[in-house]
Amino acid sequence: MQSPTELAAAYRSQGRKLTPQRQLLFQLMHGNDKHPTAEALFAEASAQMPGISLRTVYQTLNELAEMGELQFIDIGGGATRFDPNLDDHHHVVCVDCGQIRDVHVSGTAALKPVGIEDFTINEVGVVFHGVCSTCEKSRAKSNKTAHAKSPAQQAKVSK
Amino acid sequence: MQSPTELAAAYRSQGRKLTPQRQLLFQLMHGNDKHPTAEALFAEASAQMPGISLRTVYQTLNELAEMGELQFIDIGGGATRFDPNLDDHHHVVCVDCGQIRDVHVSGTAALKPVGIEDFTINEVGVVFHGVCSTCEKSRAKSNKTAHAKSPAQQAKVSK
DNA sequence: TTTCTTATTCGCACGACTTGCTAACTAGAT
DNA sequence: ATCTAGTTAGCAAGTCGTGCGAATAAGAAA
Repeated sequence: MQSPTELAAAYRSQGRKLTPQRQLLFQLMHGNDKHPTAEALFAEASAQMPGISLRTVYQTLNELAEMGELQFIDIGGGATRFDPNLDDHHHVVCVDCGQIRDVHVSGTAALKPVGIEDFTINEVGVVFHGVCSTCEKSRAKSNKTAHAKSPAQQAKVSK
Repeated sequence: MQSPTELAAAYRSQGRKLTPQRQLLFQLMHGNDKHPTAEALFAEASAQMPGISLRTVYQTLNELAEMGELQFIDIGGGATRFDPNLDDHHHVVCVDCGQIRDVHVSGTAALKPVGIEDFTINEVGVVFHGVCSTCEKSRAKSNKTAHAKSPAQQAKVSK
């Protein structure tokens, strides 16, 4: 995603208006590598701009996606997450806490799909599923059997 | 996923009961490579067993997933899809019609994630996004500009 | 600066998907 | 045949996201 200043110009050049709400969201998303949900972003935005609407957050995120400034990430777990990182990259998901981390992957060019000659492939996504070091530690402490996950931590396996 | 007969045994050995609803769903899922949604499966099931509940379909799918007999697939687009294929495989999605196809991929072992030394990786998922031959044809016929997609065909890009 | 046009915001209703709850029911053991 | 625990059906409710329309404000024009 471009910087807030660049986005401001891009917006105006498209006949879109530059509102305080949008400017705030530009700031909050720029360089954000947390892959927030709309709700999470709304919470952050509300802290700085009480009264901002969740509806506006969704709307702005959709605009930015349309403009190619960010991506949707759907890896299960309910809400769509947003990623302003436009580099060629992929994701790792902690199946315990649900955090998503950007990761650069080498070797994707060597991937060979078999049996889909009738498809024109445009894009390849790789998702690693694992456990982050923090969760690994808490696993060691607690009982070694599968421990209960809070609903917020639930992550459906996507492949 | 195991055969309906094997599942019957597995269920009983776990103290679960073998109901007609479950048996029907076992049949419908076994060898099913359509990656159906719960609703789609419910529709099929209803044809053979009028009165079966959508709730029961969800419940049985969740059980099978718990037992490791099938996987959830979340690639955006709203509903979760189910995959009884336990082989090591991946998926291709047509961004036009939304169909999902199983695909075997060679070269996944050579994938090298960079910068996630603190993760213990258990699993890697690869998703190819492209256009199937059928949709490619209809694209050629119709106007070459982006054509409208029906809501059912919408597919969010996941990466 | 004031006026005007049009994009935008907000908030509620609604839709899609999924799960919680529970009374009635039934598979399978005794 | 009886009993009991696991199941089912179905509706309510929860979550996530969008449609809609009235009120509002950005930015252009006078």
